[in-house]
Amino acid sequence: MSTLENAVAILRCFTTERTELGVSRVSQDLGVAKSTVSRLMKQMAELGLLARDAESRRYRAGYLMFQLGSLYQADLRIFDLVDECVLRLVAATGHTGFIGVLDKGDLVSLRTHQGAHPVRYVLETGRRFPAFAASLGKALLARLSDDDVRAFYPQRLESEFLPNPFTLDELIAELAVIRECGWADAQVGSIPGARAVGVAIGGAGRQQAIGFSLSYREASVTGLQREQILATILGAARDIGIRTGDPHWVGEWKLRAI
Amino acid sequence: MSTLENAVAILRCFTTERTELGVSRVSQDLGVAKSTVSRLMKQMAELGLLARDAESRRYRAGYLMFQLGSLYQADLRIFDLVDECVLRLVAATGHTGFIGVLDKGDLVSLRTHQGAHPVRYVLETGRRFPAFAASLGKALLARLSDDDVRAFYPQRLESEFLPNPFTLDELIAELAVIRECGWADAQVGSIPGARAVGVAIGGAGRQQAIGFSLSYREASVTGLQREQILATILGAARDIGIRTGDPHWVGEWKLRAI
DNA sequence: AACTTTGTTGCGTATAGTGGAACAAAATCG
DNA sequence: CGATTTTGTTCCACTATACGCAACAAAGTT
Repeated sequence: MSTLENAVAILRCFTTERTELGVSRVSQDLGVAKSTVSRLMKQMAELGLLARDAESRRYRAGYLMFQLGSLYQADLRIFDLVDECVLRLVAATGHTGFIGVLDKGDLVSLRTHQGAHPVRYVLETGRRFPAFAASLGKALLARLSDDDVRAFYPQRLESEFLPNPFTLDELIAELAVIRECGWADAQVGSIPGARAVGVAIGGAGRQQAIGFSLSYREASVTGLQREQILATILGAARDIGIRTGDPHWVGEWKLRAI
Repeated sequence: MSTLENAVAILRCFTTERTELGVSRVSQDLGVAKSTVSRLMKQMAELGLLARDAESRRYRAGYLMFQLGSLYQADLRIFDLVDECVLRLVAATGHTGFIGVLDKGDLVSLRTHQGAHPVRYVLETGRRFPAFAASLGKALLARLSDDDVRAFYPQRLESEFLPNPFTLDELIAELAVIRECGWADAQVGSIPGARAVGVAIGGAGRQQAIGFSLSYREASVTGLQREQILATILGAARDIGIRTGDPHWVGEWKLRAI
C-alpha cells in the first residue's frame, strides 16, 4: 500500500466523535505495523496535517486540515448556500437534513443537521454508502448520463441500507423520472416508516453537484405536510440553482404527485 | 522528497484565489518532474483529496478536504465561537478581523473577515509568517513558556513584515507584559499607521490556542474608540475563554493603557 | 515491583516513487 | 487547415523510501 493511501486512511480514522487518536489504536484499526503508523503520523504532524498533544502523545487534526476545508468551500461556493438553506429548513420543519456529494457510485455525507423530532437518523460525516440507496444519492445520480451510472454498478443492486434489492434497469428508469421532476425520494436506510426527499444542485460550469435531503417519519407527517416539505425543498433548491446558474433549475420542471 | 511531502506541497499550491490547477503548472511551481505530479495528482483524486474536471483536465479540491476541515472544527470547538465572535466584531466596528494559530514559531492565518473600511489589509488564508511580527502572533506566543519561545528564534528578530528589527530578549520582555494584560498590539505588516490588537484563547485541557485580532488605521480612530475596541475584544475573548474553560481568562487580568 | 499498554528506533528487504525521454492529445497560431 | 507550442500520460531503469519484524524504551496499571 502506498504512503499516501496510508496517510489518507489515517485521516479517515478520525471522526467528529473520535477526535483524538494514538498510534496503537490507529495501527490496529488499519492493520498496519505500529512502526509504520508511528513514523507516518509523526511526519504528518510535521507537515501540519496532524497536531500532537505533548502530554497524551496522541494526535488531533492539524491546522492544515482547516485550510484545506476552506479551500473546498472557496471552490464550491454552492456549499455555503446549501448549508445555510438546509439549516433554515431544519429549523422550520424540525426534520433532519443531510448534505452530500457523489464519489463515483458512492454517496459521501458532508454534513448533517439534526432536527428537533425525537426520532433521529444519525449519519456521521464522512460515512459513505451506495448512492442508489438514498434519495439525495439518486438525485445526484440523475444528473449523470445513464452510461456513467451503469459503469458504477452491477445489474443487481443490493445494500444493507436497502429493504429490498432492485435492478440497475429499474434504477435507470427511476432516474429518468427524477430528471423530469427534479427530486427523488427513498426510504431512509432500512428504517421502516422513515422516508426522505432529496434534490441535487450544480453550478454554472462543469462544477461538481451537491445534494441535500430532508428525512421525516411517515407516520408523523400528513399528506399535506409532505407536500409542503417537498414544495419548500424544491423552492429552496431552485433559489440556489438560479443563483449559481445551474441549468437544471433555471428552466421549468414538471410536477409529480407524492 | 517523500510522497507525502509532495502531496502536501501540491495541496498548498491551491489557494482561495487559484482554485483550479493543472499538472504542468503545479510541476513548475514545485520544481518536480511532470510525470511525478501527474501520477500523484491522479492518485490524490482517486483518494478524494482532489477532484478532476473532465473537460479542462484540471484539478480542484476534493470532498475529502471538506471532511478534514469539519474534523478540525469538531476538535477545536473554540473555532466556531471565535469565528462567530470576530464576525460580530467586524460588523460592529468595520475593522478587519484575523483568526490564526501557531505552528512552531510561525503564525498561520486561518481566516480573515474583511471590514467595511476603504483601506483593507488583505491576508490570504494559509499565509504564514513569523509570529513575533503580528499582534495575535505575540498573544499566542505569550501562552508558551519563555524557553519554548527561545527555541523558535535566533537572537535577532527580523522580518519583511517588521518595520525595525528587535531582539529576542525584548520579545520575551514584551510577552511577560502580554501575559499580564491579556492582549498584544503591533503594527500591521509594515504599513505605516496601521495597527492591530490581538488576543489568544485556549481551551480546558492542553488544547491548542487560537488567536484573533482586529486591525485599524491609527489615523481614523480616536483614542476613545481605540479603548472601546480593546474593551470589546477583551470582553469577547473573556466570554469565549470562560465558556471553553480557558484558565487564562477565568481569573482577573490587569488593565494596561493603550 | 511485576505487568500491561503504548510509542520509538534499527535493520534488511522489497516495493513504490522518482526523473528523463518518448509519446499522445489539445490548444494556439500563423 | 497544417504547423507549432503547450499540456498530460506512459514506459523504463535506478534509487530511495517506506515497509514489517523485533528489540527496546517509557508510561500507565494492578
